[in-house]
Amino acid sequence: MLTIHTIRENKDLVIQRLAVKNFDGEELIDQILTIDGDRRTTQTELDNLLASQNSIAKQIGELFKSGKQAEANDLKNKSTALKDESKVLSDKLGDLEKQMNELMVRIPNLPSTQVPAGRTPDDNEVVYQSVATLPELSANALPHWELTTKYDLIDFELGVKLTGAGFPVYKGKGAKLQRALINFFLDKATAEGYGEVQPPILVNEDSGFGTGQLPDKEGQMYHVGIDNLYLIPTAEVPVTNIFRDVIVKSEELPIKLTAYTPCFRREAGSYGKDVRGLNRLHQFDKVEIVQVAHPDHSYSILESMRNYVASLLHELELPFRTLKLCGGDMSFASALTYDMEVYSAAQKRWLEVSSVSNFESFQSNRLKLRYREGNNKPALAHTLNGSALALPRIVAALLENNQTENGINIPKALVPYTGFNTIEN
RNA sequence: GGUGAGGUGCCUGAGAGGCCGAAAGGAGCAGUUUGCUAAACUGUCGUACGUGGAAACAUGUACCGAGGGUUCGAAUCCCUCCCUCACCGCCA
Repeated sequence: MLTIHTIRENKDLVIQRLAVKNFDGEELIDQILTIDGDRRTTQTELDNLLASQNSIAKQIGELFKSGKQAEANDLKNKSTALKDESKVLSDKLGDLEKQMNELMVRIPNLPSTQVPAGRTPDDNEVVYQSVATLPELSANALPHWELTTKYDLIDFELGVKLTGAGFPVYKGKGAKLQRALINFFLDKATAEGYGEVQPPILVNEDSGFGTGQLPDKEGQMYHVGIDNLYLIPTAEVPVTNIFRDVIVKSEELPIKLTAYTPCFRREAGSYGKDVRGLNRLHQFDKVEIVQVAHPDHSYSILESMRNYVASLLHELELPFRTLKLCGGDMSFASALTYDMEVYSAAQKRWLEVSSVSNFESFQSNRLKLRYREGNNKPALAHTLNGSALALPRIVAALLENNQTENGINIPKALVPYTGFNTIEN
């Protein structure tokens, strides 16, 4: 969330930036500022009351010591009266803080000045495309959900039996391909300087709040009620929460971490051809990269992360494009997002495989993730993350784009990891 | 799951109703000095919010796991919850 300082000191700018996300913040921000003013005067009053109570309590102590019981008792009564008064004020202050917080969390992050205006995915700006002409397959080319059956790579039906739709069972070379991709992505990330971590895939409520899944989006996560834990929708949650309530030294920045985890998404309400095969799953594998950065460097780091993800797609020889998301298509928390989409030649459509974002201090403010420069006061760090990469749609594109009459070819870069260079019957 | 112990600042660790935002030591930072793979000394050394200030800073309040309570006054007493550790049980 935004800080109250940002809102208080740059009200007009905030409203104007929010408009790029098609968010009309004027009324909300006025409400917040009104409550904030009220909150501050209430705190001043309360602090003064408490200060006099403190000083009375101190006097009483001294009076007792010197045996002046009567005077002490007078002061006691006075203090009791003040206590009632301050109780009222502190309840009021608590209410105001709560109200303010409830409004604050409804304000999205401000989009960076680079963000193009727009409402729908059609307004996203294509900033890069790896091939001039899109690959065309022969007329009898198959979509991946048929290829996985033909070559016995994935059993969707079996997954339904074991768990339900959206929980595929990978088999044989299909399973091996998963493992190969995970290792490939992790090796590449570590070579790029990301420290590998293997976090828990269940998290507590505090972590859900830290990265913003809670309180609003709990319907999108699987919840283990008996222990009140959530299955992670992305490694971003546990990895970013490593830094919750942490003050790092500025010389430790940037901090770069990578993690492979399974991810779990309920995707409530999704249906139709978009969810066919591997296009959308309830459980899938992903390697995530996360950086904690100094505010001065977060945008150059975003570019480097974007380039890094692009390099993976080049190595996998997949046609892809990079989009700079328009205001209307960006997530609530992001200040600037690049989406990477691979072209799925059999489906003849672009599939999102990565989303790389700079959250600036929006997440840090929730997390209380700060850095300290020398002996200065702590300041909010910037956080960034990106998929590098999510497996299912990569697999879909690999299978579809590389199909031949004799089988499916594995890109050279992956062969050391798979141990085979074609998938055939 | 059972039993016991315990949660204090960056760390170790004292404090057991007022003199405690909190001893002492360590780490860190700044400086002085001796000098050479370091030592000694001095100072500094939590966070948040508020008020004043352009700022440096000053000042008020809150925070000793969390939330309640008792009291004029709570790190300290009481209640609830959470967590950690140890041992036993179970177990990949």
